[in-house]
Amino acid sequence: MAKITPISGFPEWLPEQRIVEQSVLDGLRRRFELYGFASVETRAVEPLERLLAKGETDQEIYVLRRLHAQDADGDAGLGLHFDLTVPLARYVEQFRGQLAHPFKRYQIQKVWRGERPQTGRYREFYQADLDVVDQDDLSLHFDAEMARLLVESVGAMPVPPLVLGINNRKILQGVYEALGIEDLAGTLRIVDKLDKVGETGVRTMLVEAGLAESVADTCLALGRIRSTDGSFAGAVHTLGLRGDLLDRGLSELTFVMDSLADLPRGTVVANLSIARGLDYYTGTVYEGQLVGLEALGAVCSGGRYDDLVGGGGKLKLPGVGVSIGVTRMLGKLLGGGLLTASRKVPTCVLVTLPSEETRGAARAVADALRARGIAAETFHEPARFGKQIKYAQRRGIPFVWFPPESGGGGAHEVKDIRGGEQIVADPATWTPPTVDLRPSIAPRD
RNA sequence: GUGGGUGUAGCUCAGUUGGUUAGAGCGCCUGACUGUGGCUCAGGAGGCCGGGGGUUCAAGUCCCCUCACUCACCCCA
Repeated sequence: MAKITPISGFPEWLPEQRIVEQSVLDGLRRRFELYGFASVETRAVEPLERLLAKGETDQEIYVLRRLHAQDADGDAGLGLHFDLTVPLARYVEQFRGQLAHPFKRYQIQKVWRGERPQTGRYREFYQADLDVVDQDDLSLHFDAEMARLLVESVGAMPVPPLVLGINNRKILQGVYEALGIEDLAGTLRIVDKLDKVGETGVRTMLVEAGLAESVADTCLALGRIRSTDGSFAGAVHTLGLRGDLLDRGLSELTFVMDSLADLPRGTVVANLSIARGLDYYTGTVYEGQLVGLEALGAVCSGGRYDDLVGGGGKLKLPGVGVSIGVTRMLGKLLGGGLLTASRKVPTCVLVTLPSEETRGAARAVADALRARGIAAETFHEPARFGKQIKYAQRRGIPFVWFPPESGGGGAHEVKDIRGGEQIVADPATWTPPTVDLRPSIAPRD
């Protein structure tokens, strides 16, 4: 075997880090289900042609190949999915007759992208997706509910506060059309870089792309607009532009912002600079960042797509969805040791093994605890208590249980090894404090 | 794919103008300590110095190539 090295972009965590990740994934799952979303898992692969159909993703797709494949031409052409939206589109079409609409599903799975990794960007990572798909028309209420769920879900995670920016593609397209811009996608792409290259940079790029300076300035003025309520609409009107598409976009975004007015002020902001690169979005778009971790980029995003599913035919299956970049959010915090679990194992109680003769009694204690949902393990060999306590201490196990002296009729005792307090206890009734039942997650220090 | 940086123990790093058998701290394992851990002390395991080639009496050290990791661009969670 060659020397073992990590593979860039394929993160692996230690048990205590995995505990954090798992608790976050569990938390998301719980919250999604509280809102009535059903779970779906799709296969890891999709036909290449389907993966290539939307967006300009090309070399970022990992292709599946058999080691001894003889006929390169005749193979199925499968690739690993790079997001969960494309698989969803396929899934909804495939099982259309068996799904009840509007179809609300969540999906927490790994996805793969073949691009060069760097901080916050991985080649294998978790996405937690939330989508609603309906037939013919999809209520705008869902656009607001998505944002609400995003804010609540991320808010419940052990990460810095989320600021969710919301925009509407129709506003951008409406303005661009009114300005006579022809290359909508190209312009969106440039404007999307506002955060990165700044206003002067974007202005230069727009002019280089063939826009008149006054037009570029208007695009910038539009991108500068943001508000924590519905007042953005007035600001757009001062640009002096009109159009059906623009009006529809403004009323949609106004509706969404009004629906979210009860959320803490500042968590949701209408931000007209948000464009989103993916070209299948047709209305609301979302993009969330963590306060203090803006350099990571978007940690959650999404939007409405009216034509992604069922494209081409008469069937219309509009959807709106968001995706939470779990690995991106956690990666920095876990890697930097900023987020840790209170212990490295699930065990709450270590039952000591004083001698070989007491093994049965020790196991009975552990069984009694497990029967009541308390994670317990017995030490594997008779050893002096110092060694057994050390075993627990190394792993962060909070309690050590001492069965009665072998042969004697003594009492059971349990010790909290953090404080050293030791009390007489009954295996059938003793219960740890709720906080100690499972590992807890906390920012360090 | 394009450009920069870095490669020595599990981790963080020393290692002189090239010069014997490559070190430290932390971590890990064992013992002192056969019914009570954290402290202390003693000991142990763990390295083809990323890989290959070259210069030299002599390379961890200098040169070339390569690979990996990493940062930025592109793109995105």
